[in-house]
Amino acid sequence: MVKITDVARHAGVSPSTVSYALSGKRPISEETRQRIEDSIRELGYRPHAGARALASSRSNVLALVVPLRTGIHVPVVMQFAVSVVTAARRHDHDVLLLTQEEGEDGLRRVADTALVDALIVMDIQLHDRRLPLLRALDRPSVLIGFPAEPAGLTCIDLDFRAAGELCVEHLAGLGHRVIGLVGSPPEVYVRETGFAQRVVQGFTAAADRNGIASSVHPCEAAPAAARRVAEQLLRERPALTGVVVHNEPVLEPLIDAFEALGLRVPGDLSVTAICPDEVAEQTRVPVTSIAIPTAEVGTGAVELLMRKLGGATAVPEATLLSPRLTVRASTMPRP
Amino acid sequence: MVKITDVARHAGVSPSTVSYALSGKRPISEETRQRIEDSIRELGYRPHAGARALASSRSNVLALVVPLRTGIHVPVVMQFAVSVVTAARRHDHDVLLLTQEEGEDGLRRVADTALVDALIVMDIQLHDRRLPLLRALDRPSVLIGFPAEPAGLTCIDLDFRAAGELCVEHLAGLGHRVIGLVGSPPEVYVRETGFAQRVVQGFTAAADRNGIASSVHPCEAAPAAARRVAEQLLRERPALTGVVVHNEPVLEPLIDAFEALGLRVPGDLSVTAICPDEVAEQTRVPVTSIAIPTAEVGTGAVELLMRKLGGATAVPEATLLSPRLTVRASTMPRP
DNA sequence: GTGAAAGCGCTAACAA
DNA sequence: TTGTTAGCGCTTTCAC
Repeated sequence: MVKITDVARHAGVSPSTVSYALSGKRPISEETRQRIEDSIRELGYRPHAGARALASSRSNVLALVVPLRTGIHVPVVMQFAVSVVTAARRHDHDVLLLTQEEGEDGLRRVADTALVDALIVMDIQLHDRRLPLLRALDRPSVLIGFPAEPAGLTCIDLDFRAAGELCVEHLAGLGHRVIGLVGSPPEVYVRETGFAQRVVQGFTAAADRNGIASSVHPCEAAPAAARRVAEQLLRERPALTGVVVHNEPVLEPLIDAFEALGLRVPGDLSVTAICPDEVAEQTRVPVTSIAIPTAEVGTGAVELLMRKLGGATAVPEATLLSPRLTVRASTMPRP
Repeated sequence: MVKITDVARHAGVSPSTVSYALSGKRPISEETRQRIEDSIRELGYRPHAGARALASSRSNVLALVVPLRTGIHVPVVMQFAVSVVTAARRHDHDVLLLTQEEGEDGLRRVADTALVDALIVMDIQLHDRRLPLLRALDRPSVLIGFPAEPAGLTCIDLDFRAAGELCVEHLAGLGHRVIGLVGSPPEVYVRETGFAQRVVQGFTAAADRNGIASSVHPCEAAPAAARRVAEQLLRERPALTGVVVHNEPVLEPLIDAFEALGLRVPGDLSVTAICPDEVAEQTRVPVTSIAIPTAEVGTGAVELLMRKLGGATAVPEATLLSPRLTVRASTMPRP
């Protein structure tokens, strides 16, 4: 194994000079820097990660905790993970993957053993059990999602409340007066997952504000459930002309169900969704939608973490990304 | 920070004794072991990962390279990742997440810096560019998937050839004489991804062996493509009574398309699939299917790696997991 | 069954 | 602008 002393000897400098040339933590003359770079290339030198971590007390590794539970759309989780890894690499960091299953012990373990410098935690519940630990840990963390009480934490997410509002405003602008929200599976609300509730709040508030009749319907992630919800909605609200869907797997089945019940989309019924663009684009009728900006959220989480690791003082506690609605074929003015 | 010398002092032993008590690499009297454990608990000691890695030249971290490309079913990737992490934890290892995008440099980097002890690489193509590197690396690796030339490598995967055969045998046993395979998107074959081709081989071989008329149809992962393929199949093979689907996102749209064309499933047309159980179970008509055993593959990959890290000599080069077909409502004897 | 001590390869004072 | 050197916290010989 080639080590830093080998490079130093080969380049005719001291090990510390090589180290500083690598880290840029002190000025090096152009000439020696060049010689060092040549030696590194020639010898194929790679600094030993463990030795580095030990000497600098920085592992350059971030932990990413991913959720596994039901009612969570897996591709979205994967998109977050990929954007976190990509962003971390731009800052010369790697990403250690932890499953939610490991729980608090896992967080404590990777933090206390100095395996990671910082943590990103996804799928935050309103009263998440891990919050006290994350506050107490000696390593910085960023939460993707918002708990009920975010004080003292750093959180980032799509502004789901604004997303719910924006969907309603869009339908209201088209003249719709009776609308429904088809939401996440019931267990997601029971767990008090923040984002699902916030969509409901925004949806209801905007509907009330606009004098629109509205109702909310949790829905299991199965076609049969979609059909039941569609039937129920039409039974309870015969004058329904607008629907907001916040439940990826059910979007297409729901449209199918409405059409099977004799409603054309968007002729009789306008549909908007909060879902990834790929889902909204690949339905029979492309759906007007608000995407979860996974790339921005993942990248943002890493940037926040880097600022905290850099000793930044003024890192915002809450970062809410504004929703952007993409109009597609599934919405039109009320008939 | 509590270190091993603190524990040693507190327990009245030497640091090496604490180390050996932790690793079990030499016998410790029951009495001192107890005292050491008590001290560890009392002081809240956690060994420093970097120091450990430096002294032992073992980081206890595995790299997992996940694919990002189109035509790959994301939830399956996530299942692999989770099962790898879970299995690794059982062996006291953690998992570093690498994206395919990092390519060969990424593999070299984590290996050469001793960040990881070993690697698991998913989505292996027949002529994968990374193979020479993986053979040359000084760290062991396991491939999930099979290249054209697996000699000198350790590979594990579902036996996709046998899976293709098993689907055909099932249909043949039900009396079907004209069948079609709806396969992965064309780019998957163009890339020469092994598993897709192997399904085709098994499908065709078994059909020929049974004197069954068969044809193969790649299909984009979109409902519109499913409709086109369904129409094409019926046009070319009016006597068609059996279909094998190897393309998760298209399964439900395909059944819809056949029914829209006047064929009842399974009354007029029997359908089998190679896909996750969740996909097969949640279609309108639950589909007879062969699941990709993600948990077994992920766990198996980790076990193989652990054996290699343990210096095992006789690790099999090829591990092919036998397919298991679950009969559901979508297949029945030929009308 | 246990201890002493020499590193593992790197970083970052401190010194020049 | 560069060099010297003392650790970082642990594992593992070697010795008893």
